Amino acid sequence: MALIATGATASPASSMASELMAQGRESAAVLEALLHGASLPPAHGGAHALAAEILRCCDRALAALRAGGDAESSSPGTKRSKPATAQPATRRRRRATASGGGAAAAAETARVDRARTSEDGFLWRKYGQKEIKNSKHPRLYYRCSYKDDHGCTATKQVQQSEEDPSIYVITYFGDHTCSCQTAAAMDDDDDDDENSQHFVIHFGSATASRNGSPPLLYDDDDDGDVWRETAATPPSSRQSRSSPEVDGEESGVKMSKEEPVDSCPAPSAVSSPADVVSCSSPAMEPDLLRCLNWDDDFGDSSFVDADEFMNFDEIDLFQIYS
DNA sequence: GAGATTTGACCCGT
DNA sequence: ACGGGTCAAATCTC
Repeated sequence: MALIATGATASPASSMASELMAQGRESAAVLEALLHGASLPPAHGGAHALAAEILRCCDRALAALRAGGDAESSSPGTKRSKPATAQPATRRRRRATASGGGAAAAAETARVDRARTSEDGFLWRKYGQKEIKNSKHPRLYYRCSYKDDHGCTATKQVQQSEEDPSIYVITYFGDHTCSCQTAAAMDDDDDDDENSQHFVIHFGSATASRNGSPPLLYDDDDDGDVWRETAATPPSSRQSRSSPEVDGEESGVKMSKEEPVDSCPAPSAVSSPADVVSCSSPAMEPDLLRCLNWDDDFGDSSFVDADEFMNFDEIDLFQIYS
């Protein structure tokens, strides 16, 4: 389907994606009926489940298309030319953990999130960036800022979505064994914990800013989406020294954006085993669509338009899957 | 000077 | 051989 313009046509992946999207559409139809049924309980239990299923289907479809995606393409980014002098032998030590306990090996426990921000309330330190073949955007590598202090093995990879650059595909590896969640995130948790107990990411009030911590509202973009407009500072001047990066090196810059906190709230907390992101405030709903960029992701799909495909107006559920 | 990011190099798996 | 993940020297900002 036209969901993703990757050029994958009639491949097994696209076939699978089609099936998934068909399934998702069925669920959406049920959901729509439910929403128009007037007597939806406040809890939206059924709607939540349906929406989650729809999102899951779509996400898997996306993943399938990506996995089987086109092989043509974009040239790898050009790198700095190799220095004339060879690096000393001391430079390298074996990548002992990379394959064994590292992100790659932990693939089966990876949790994938698609969001408009890579913010999650944890403290991350960027340790690498890599141009990925067939991908327009580099992949950013982060590990827990407390890796050294607490041996926390949590890592994450952030990459801009091909389909919608304003969406970030965030893959988490490992679990946080530290308590490095930011105070702001903690506050957010407290705010409506009752609404999101099992949620990985929860959109609470992103304005929480204790101890001078910036509000958790930024994205990880390197390529200039709307948030980047405020990035007046050079790349390296972004974060304050005393506080480790709050998820994403651009954070210190992005937060200056005047975007209303509620409009596209940042995920403020990520815990390990969950799959759903929730927005509890109905006022956020329209903006959730923007967060998801549903229109952008699926706007040119076979569905006439996003509204016809799915109406999220009454839904206060956001997405993510693992 | 400390601590963070940048980025080419290195290494491993396929 | 290639792609991707990580390392670590260089660099930057405060």
